Amino acid sequence: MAVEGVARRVTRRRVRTRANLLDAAFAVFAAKGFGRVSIEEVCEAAGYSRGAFYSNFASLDELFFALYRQRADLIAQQVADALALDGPDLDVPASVDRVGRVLLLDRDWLLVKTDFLVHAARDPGVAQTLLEHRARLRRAIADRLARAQGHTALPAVLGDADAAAHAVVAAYDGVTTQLLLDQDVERARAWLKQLLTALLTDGGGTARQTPDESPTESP
Amino acid sequence: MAVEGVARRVTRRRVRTRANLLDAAFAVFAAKGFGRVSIEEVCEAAGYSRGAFYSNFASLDELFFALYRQRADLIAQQVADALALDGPDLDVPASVDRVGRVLLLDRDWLLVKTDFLVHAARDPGVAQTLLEHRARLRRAIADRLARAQGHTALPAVLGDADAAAHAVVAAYDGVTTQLLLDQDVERARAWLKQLLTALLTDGGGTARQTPDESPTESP
DNA sequence: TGTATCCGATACATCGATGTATCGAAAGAC
DNA sequence: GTCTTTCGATACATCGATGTATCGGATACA
Repeated sequence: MAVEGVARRVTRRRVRTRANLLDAAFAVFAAKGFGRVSIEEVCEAAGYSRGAFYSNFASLDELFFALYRQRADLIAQQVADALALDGPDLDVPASVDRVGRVLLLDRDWLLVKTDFLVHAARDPGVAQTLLEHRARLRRAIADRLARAQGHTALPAVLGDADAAAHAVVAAYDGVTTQLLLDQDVERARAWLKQLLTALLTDGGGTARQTPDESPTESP
Repeated sequence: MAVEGVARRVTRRRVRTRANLLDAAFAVFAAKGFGRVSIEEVCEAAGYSRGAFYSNFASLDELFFALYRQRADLIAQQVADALALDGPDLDVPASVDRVGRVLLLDRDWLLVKTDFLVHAARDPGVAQTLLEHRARLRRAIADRLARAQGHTALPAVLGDADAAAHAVVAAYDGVTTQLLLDQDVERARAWLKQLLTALLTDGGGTARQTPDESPTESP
């Protein structure tokens, strides 16, 4: 068992093993869903035996949690980077494009993330962690919006920058749901873009074109 | 095993048993999540033995699918009713209120629905079914919006009524995600209302007030 | 009410997953 | 290089879940 609170000299081998297990777990979770994965399967995918697993984690849940933190932090960083890219005055379409590219990059991540949501929805402690993550993301967005408040003409339809950030996240979540089902990343990006510009620009252009309607099923 | 394609005289007892199993399954799935539920648990909750289960379903998956159809149809009907309520000219705030009350009524349903989403995301066949359900819902909304197109001043920021319906569903999904985490139904309804009016009215009122920000955690 | 049919409880066989204890081998400290 | 510590493979014991086969009682129908 992975003993907590004991001073252990963390060897390189250990770090590597842990990382390998996490990577393998990501692939396996994405493919089959958390609920249908056994410890054994993760180990096999990583090329280890269960001994290695129990030496690094106490349970599948613990591994899942660690995996989520790792990847979520990564994404959060990428989003922050994408937002930091343009200058003090916000270029909405450009920012939306960049962020959209980061957030809707990898279907596997969306799958795992949704699994984790389902998990968190039934465990207040886990939910708390996820809520904090989301709050950080929202804050980054809100700050960005607020920073541009004076320069570029913006919201108005919603309340303040905070409310706008909420709306942005909601739009993202909504588009994610659809993407999980129809597998059409390009269309999802287009939708997200349209939604966000609709929300963030004050009735700007009128007849924006609609993304293709036909359900381009699972490539 | 539940034999397919064989003529069976469907007795009343059978119908009752099946219904009881479905109801119990709903409760158990909501409480623990599909991935963590065994056939035995469902039977126990329903007050039957596994014999009854296998006489009615071939697997947990099959039961889950049946359960989803049952409930989703129910909700879809309620939404249709809610939309049909006002006259030919659409009263956006009122409709939004009514629909919001139907859609964000029951946290348990949201939990099960999300479980099902996760399930569908990995099975093209199931995904198809879910996509059709969603398409029906969207069509009902789009029709409603189109029907009011002439009377009331409406969209413009998005494309046509179809695009608007897409946006409405996305908003719903987004709000659902947040609600799954913070458990605050009232706030979710307020958010949904704000998002929908922002999307459906053309820059109508400016300073709409923001729903309270403090995370009123799990009541 | 009699009887053929259906339903669901019980018992059983099996399988896969879990967690632990043990031990040889690899890695780090010196 | 040796020596100590840590890591991870293996073997084992156990448990819970699954699916099937069988049987007695309930139900429908005459």
